[in-house]
Amino acid sequence: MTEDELGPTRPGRPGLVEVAALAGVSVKTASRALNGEGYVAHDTRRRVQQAADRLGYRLNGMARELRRSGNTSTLVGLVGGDLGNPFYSKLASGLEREVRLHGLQLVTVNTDEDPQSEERLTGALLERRVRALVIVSTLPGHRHLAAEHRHGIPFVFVDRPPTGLAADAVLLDNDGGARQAATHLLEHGHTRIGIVGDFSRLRTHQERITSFGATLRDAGIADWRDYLLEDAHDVAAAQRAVTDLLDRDPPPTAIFTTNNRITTGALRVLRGHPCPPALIGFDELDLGDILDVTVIAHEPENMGRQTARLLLERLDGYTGPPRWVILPTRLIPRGSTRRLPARG
Amino acid sequence: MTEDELGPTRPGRPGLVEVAALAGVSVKTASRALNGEGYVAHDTRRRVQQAADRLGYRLNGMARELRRSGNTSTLVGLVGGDLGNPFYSKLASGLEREVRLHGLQLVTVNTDEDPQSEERLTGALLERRVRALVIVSTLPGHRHLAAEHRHGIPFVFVDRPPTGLAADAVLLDNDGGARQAATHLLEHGHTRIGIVGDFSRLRTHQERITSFGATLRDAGIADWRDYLLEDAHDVAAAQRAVTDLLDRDPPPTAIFTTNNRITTGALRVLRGHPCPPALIGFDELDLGDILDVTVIAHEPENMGRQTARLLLERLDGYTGPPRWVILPTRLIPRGSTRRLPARG
DNA sequence: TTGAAAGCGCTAACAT
DNA sequence: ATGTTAGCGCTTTCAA
Repeated sequence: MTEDELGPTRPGRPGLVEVAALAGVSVKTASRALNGEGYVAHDTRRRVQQAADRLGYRLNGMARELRRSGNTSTLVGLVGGDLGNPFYSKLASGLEREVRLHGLQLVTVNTDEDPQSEERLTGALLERRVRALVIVSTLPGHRHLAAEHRHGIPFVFVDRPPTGLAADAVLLDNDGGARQAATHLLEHGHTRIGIVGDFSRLRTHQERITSFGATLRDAGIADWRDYLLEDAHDVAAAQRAVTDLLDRDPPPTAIFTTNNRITTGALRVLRGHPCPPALIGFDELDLGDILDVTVIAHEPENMGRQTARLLLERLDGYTGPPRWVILPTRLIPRGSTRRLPARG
Repeated sequence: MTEDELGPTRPGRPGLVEVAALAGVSVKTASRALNGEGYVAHDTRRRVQQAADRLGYRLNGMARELRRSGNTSTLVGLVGGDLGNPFYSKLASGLEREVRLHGLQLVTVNTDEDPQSEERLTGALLERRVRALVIVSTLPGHRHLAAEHRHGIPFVFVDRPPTGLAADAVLLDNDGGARQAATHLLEHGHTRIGIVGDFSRLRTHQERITSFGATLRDAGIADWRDYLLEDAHDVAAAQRAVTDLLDRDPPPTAIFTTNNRITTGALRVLRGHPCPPALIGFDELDLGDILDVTVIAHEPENMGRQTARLLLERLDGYTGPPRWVILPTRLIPRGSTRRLPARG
């Protein structure tokens, strides 16, 4: 009675059938017309286009891809810890730009550094048939991804290397960076150096701490672990850790923080301190130059670009052995390490 | 000859047919077993699971959703200007968390504030049948989305309101914030105040500048536009604009910057200046407290959460009129405005 | 230049 | 407890 004119017999959105019906052509012709495939009469094309506009037709990408390849989408997945952290957001930004220029879209999911979330979310992306997967992993091992990897889905691990899986990776020279930091402090005469690290299970932080400590040890500081505090994952925990260090007797004359969040926490504590220790942090800060804090810098956006490169080459058919790209770090000396090691 | 045992007649990834064949059951039984639907014999379930594991089977989410709803995915799209900007990444972070808790995934795309990109990317997400779309729009009008909107896809506009489309929005009290900023500077005795704004076509910035200017005008400063510079979209442009202002004779005694990026640029210029003007910026900065800069603050993560709320309620069936949530801003007075208006 | 039929991988509906 | 059939919306044959 009511659905005469446009007569969408089915509910929901109009599909190619409805468009074709309204235009008075076959489904395939409608498809051809809208996709600009050759051999459609001018007039037909116009009628189909009108029908589509009138109905508010929008192609269903899922159906198209299901039919076309049966198996892959134009999505690239990024599984990371916390998009709110500048490190991740810049990484994501660099990656997104590159893949976008190749017609792919980035789907970003947060794990909050929770291993279980990582497994679940990775699975969800795989089910969605992402073309490739980029992972900043918080899991200790990656054998569970072996089957997918064999099926040809490119994986690129960022910041933390894969374990038990021969996949590509983009990493930082944590060893070099930590040594630069330690050397810098030693050169300034520091010998009691506090170290505040993130989750001890994260290999990245293990490396930074190990290399930093090794450098101190080589310089004759055998008991460097006395001033080591780990598992300071958020700013508040970092503030507590730094406060703890400063309350000791004697307090450290310098502090090394292993990532941007911890450095932030340290800055908050040091800000009100009468005679603050020297400070050097891993990761550049947003306004590091103005804050005048010495850092071990690197370029997260570039990590994103490198990641995209590895990934796109795999999608282009490269089937060689896994490649690990190790990006350099750079010491930027600033005011926070110009303070001398005044006796506590 | 060769493909005997597992016998995947078709190439590519194994599907339910292959799993079912290997387990010696029907496709539907395999489906039931893997999905944990009732009424599958223990033994059958086990055999199916083994077959799936052996084959490296992974459900095809596109096919599932195509069949299940025919029309919607579990994706929520976010179209924004620049994920690398802390404002966007925090917004995205807040939004992502909320939708994730409701079983949805966020797809983020960057427009680089380019209107054409916005249209193209919005279309791509719509084709992918996102359940809802969040847009920080750089377009002047939104009528082109009317059809989709009528088809029931929830749209939430963030930071910049929709034009020509009756959709939900989460906005900031730009008027209030700008007036707070102006009043604060006036109270400190400033009368020559520089203003540096983003793209003049962005309504958000128009509002901030208009309200700021109106407040100055009401205080008797008729020629406030003399110190107005717009279209400083990136940090470099902001630095140039601020430098320009400071080179004038007489220079302004205070500067108002309309977003975080511009404030950053201003800080870089002011840092080396012998007698810097007072500074107040819209948007909180990452380490604003330590940088000691007065800001008009708000909470991007909260904007993300509010956005999620509107969106989820729509998905839950709410069909009332559009709702605009206007979030308050807060003046945080800090050192950068304690400087008095010394005569230039 | 156009159309009919088959099928991508899965699940809903209805048997058995 | 398990199997059969049909069909989601599109595109790929193949035919007219």
